[in-house]
Amino acid sequence: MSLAHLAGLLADPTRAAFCMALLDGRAWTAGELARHARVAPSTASEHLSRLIAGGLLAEERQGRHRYVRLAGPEVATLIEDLASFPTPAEPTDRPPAPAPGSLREATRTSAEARARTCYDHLAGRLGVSVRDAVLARGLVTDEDGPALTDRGRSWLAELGVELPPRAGRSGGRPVVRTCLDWTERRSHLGGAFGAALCRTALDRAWVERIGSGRALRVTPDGDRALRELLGVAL
Amino acid sequence: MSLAHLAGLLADPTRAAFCMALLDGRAWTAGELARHARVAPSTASEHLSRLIAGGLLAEERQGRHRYVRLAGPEVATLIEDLASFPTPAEPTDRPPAPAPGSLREATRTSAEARARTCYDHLAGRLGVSVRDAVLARGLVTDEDGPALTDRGRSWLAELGVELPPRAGRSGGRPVVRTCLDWTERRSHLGGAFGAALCRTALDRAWVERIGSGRALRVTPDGDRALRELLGVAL
DNA sequence: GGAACGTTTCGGCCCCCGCCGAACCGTGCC
DNA sequence: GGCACGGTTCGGCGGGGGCCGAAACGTTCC
Repeated sequence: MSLAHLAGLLADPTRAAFCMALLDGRAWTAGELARHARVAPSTASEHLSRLIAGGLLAEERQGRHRYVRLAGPEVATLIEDLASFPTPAEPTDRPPAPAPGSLREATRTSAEARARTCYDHLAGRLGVSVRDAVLARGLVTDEDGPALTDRGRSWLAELGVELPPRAGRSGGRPVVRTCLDWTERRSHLGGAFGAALCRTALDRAWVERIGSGRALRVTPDGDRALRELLGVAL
Repeated sequence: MSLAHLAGLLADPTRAAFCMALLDGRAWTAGELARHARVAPSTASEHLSRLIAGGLLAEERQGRHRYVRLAGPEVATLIEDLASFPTPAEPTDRPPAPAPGSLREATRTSAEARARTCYDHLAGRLGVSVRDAVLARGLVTDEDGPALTDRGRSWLAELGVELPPRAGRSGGRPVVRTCLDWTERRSHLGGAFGAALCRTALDRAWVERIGSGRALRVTPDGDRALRELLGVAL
């Protein structure tokens, strides 16, 4: 009953494009999404209303703007799971159509391949490098599904980073989650731990947003921090 | 691109009903599914072809029958995740419409509420009781997501049950997974461990299928085994 | 061989839904 | 106040897709 309804919300190419865009974890305005998906503002407005009514998106009105974002991490993982489902034709999904002849598009996607956010954690080559590093250093294990080790916990504490109180508790957000990376076709880290790392990196200006998309640039400070804390050299 | 396509497969009420029915983990014939969803055989046939082409279902032809089943555990968890997504209107999904005036339907659903399979593991009151028991006995912890303890591993070994070799390894099936139970609105156990328990229970005739659905009956042997091994009394 | 049955293919119907443009509303800026 | 702009509502259009029945195909059983 409800399965079909929920899937129906994601079954439209335009609404799906909205959700994929919102996977960067930030709030977009209705107009931005409309231009992104190349539909009229009126069309976008209707789609947004349906996605909000369905509980997938949350809205926040500010003046004459309507900001929307994914309703929560569960929605993000749901969409990631669906988007990373292997299609029989091609083994894994590829980034949005290269739009022949668009240089701007090409540089954007190459920047995103280097480093970007995936909802609220790090992805791209940066993301998988970080995952390799925390695994190699024993901060996270990947025995029966990924888990934060005691060593990882003290590492976080030294860093002065705290996980949200309900993380890992039943009903709360998982501490560590692996998330398939579209560009790298390998895993990077999500969950409360991945989100905390990403938030810290942004707070301490180790990485910064490039423009308004999900692409990131690693700052000189960040380069140093990554090298010292995790032995990551990009 | 692929998100919309995949979601589109599940967005149709009839196809969704097929998938929900197939969550019992067994193979159904095209005709059975058609009757179950109350559509013409021709309609069902077309739907099945699309679901198979999309990689959600696997088929097996035998004589004049076409058996279909879910393509794998990933598909089952995907559908479970979608189906258990809380709708804003009603907090959680309820079992299929009670079909007013159908006694047969009513007894079937009450039997399913007692004990049933959920893809390839145990659900219903039996399922959540088993989960409570293995948690209470320390066979499984639920700290950072559910995990099998060493004690749980030796318990399995004593029982003579083995997990598939790739279980828990990266890329393999998770050892333990919690799965929201529709009737109980609490969690029961899935993953390789949950599947192994269910398979063992069926192999050793602790439970048996009632008719052709997902409902189970606990046998006297099963009652004894559950009591001795887990302290579960129903 | 013939009948019954499960399944598939095809044609046609109809409804749903995504799209747009035009008009309208509210906010913010000058 | 007047204008620009983001967003919304509404009417209308068009296409896609789900549904069925009829007919055909293949298997099984007698």
